[in-house]
Amino acid sequence: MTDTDMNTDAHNGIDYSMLQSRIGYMLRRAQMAYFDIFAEACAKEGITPGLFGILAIVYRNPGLTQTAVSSALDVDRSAMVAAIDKLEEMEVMERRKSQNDRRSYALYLTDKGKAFTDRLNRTVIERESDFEHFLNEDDREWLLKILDRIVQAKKGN
Amino acid sequence: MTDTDMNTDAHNGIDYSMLQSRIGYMLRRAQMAYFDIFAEACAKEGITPGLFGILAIVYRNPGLTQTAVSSALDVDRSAMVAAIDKLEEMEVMERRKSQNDRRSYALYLTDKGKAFTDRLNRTVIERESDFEHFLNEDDREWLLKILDRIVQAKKGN
DNA sequence: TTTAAATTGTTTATGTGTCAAACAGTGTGC
DNA sequence: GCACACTGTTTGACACATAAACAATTTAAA
Repeated sequence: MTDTDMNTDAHNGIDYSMLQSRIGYMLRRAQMAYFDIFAEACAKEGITPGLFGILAIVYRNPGLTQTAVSSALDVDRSAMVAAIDKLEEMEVMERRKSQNDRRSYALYLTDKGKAFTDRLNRTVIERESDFEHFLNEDDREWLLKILDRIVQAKKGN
Repeated sequence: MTDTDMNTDAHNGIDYSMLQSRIGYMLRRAQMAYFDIFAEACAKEGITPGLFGILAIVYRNPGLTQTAVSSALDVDRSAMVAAIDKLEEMEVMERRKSQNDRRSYALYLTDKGKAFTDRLNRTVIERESDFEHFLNEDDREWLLKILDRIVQAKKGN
């Protein structure tokens, strides 16, 4: 990189230096980029990224309550209601009355839901993989580890 | 990491394996974590992350039009109107009539705005730095490079 | 030169998502 | 038994992204 184009975007000649060195900002931009292809893969299966998260958690952890899932995904539990309504409407998830606690529901995937989530997961992995030609396996693993460290660091304030 | 807690969050015992291996998802979570401290640093100076972005671009690229800034930050140009109204109200930025094109404005920081952005930038850097004790300088540089690669990769679809 | 098309800043409407508060029903602990 | 906490749920407020439309202005085509 030469002296003249340092800190300057090649395409539009704009100096991003004050933002490009902020991890917070670069995470946002990278997330926006990934979100597009993630959302596109989900849309292909008739679903949204938010619903994918719920399916992915319940797939691996059947029987969780709505609040437990909302907590796992770090979203408000009031947002679960409409989301799970929709998933039930699609007949991929079902609310079963909890045995020990009559306030809550236990969430399970239907057989259709398991197959659906499997296919969805493969689609997402495949679509991400197509996009990730600029990352080798080591890069990818390292990035995931660093990102996890960031997420964990936040929990302890 | 033992076999029993692999793919399982230590705190709540939930299996995140389907999400934890998705870069798109991890970027989202990491971005949420960073956004909190970024927004907090901005709030301390009476501003929002979005406005910080505009200040950072105009600081380094005085004279840009509103559309050019919106394009640089990848937001809709209609969102610029209220944002720059507020920055003018704070007397940190000003719209000057463009010489060659009477449709557009050229954006400049006031002296107050330059000092403000300097202080704001220091606050953000300092606050991020406090949070980044789990990253060494090599990690940080590497992460920024990877994130930039992701952002650039998206441009070429 | 005249005319059609594109661009600028702006407003408006619409959807979407987040957030806080409240509620009835139910569980827990003193 | 009683106060308190938790569940799913609804509601309203607020921000934010998206799209469409508009007048003024510039650019390109004929």
